[in-house]
Amino acid sequence: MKFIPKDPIAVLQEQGYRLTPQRMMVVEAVRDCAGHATADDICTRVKSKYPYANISTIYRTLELLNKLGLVTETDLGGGRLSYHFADHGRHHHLICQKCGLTIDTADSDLSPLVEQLRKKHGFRADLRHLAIFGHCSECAHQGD
Amino acid sequence: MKFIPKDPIAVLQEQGYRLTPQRMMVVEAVRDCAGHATADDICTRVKSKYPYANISTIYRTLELLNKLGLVTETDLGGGRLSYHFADHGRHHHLICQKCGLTIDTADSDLSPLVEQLRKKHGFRADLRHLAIFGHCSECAHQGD
DNA sequence: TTTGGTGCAAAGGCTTTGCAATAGA
DNA sequence: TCTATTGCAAAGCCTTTGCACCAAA
Repeated sequence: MKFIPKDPIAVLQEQGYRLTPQRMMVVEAVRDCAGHATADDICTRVKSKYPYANISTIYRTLELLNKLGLVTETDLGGGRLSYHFADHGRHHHLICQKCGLTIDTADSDLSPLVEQLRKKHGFRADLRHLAIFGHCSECAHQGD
Repeated sequence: MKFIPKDPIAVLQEQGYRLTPQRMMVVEAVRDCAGHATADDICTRVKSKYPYANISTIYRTLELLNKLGLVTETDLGGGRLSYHFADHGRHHHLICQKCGLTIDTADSDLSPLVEQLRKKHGFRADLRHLAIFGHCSECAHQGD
């Protein structure tokens, strides 16, 4: 299934939200951080262009983008949230606990599991953004 | 495979840690909170017996029990950690987001997934204690 | 007696909120 | 103009840390 990415700027406008420079810079920053970025990562990036940018505006914008389905908010653990564009379709993350590498894995990798849980327990798993911790092949070979 | 639970009290003593009333109360509280409990849940429970109990002692004790492998620390998201006894062997939790029901599922349910991730990405998933959110069969049938 | 443990208070890291000033539409 | 949005500062949560006092062994 092909996923047609929506243009965040257009969506904001359509929905009657104001197009402020801050919002556009946040959108751009999320786009530039190809993988996952924390609010702080994004703030740093925005600040490099506009030093007055404020972390609370970043949070408010990310919350809005998330609400509009333009950005995905993921809890990668460690007490911090991480954000990325919702234009890749559904996928999950393998996170290396040693080097921090994040690998995206297709939703389909998990469907057998979802199916199994449904059959066995009648449980409808909602795996919209799952983070799986472990070690990447690099780090796994280096021992601990 | 049968898992023989270790007695936390005995382990503490063997390893040369002091057996304080606080530690014993934390062990008991974790045991009483059959499922997952946050540090605060445990603190509340301990305080009902010993009002001077302090949250930092709870954290320090949980950290110790975790280090000794007696308790499992899980990041269930939402910026808080949750703890439970490590005496059930490896298993995972299916958590109903509607009614809160927690279903334990065997480790073996996940091994195909682990195998798949290793083959495809060379990633060694560490699923010591995974929490999967969704809806139980009851709630799934009641619509949203 | 001798450390390891505890309670308290304060700090830290991330996120949210209140509010007056600002700037899109 | 009018009100959504911003920046700032402060507060909120959860967790960790420093330190003097206390108590288990």
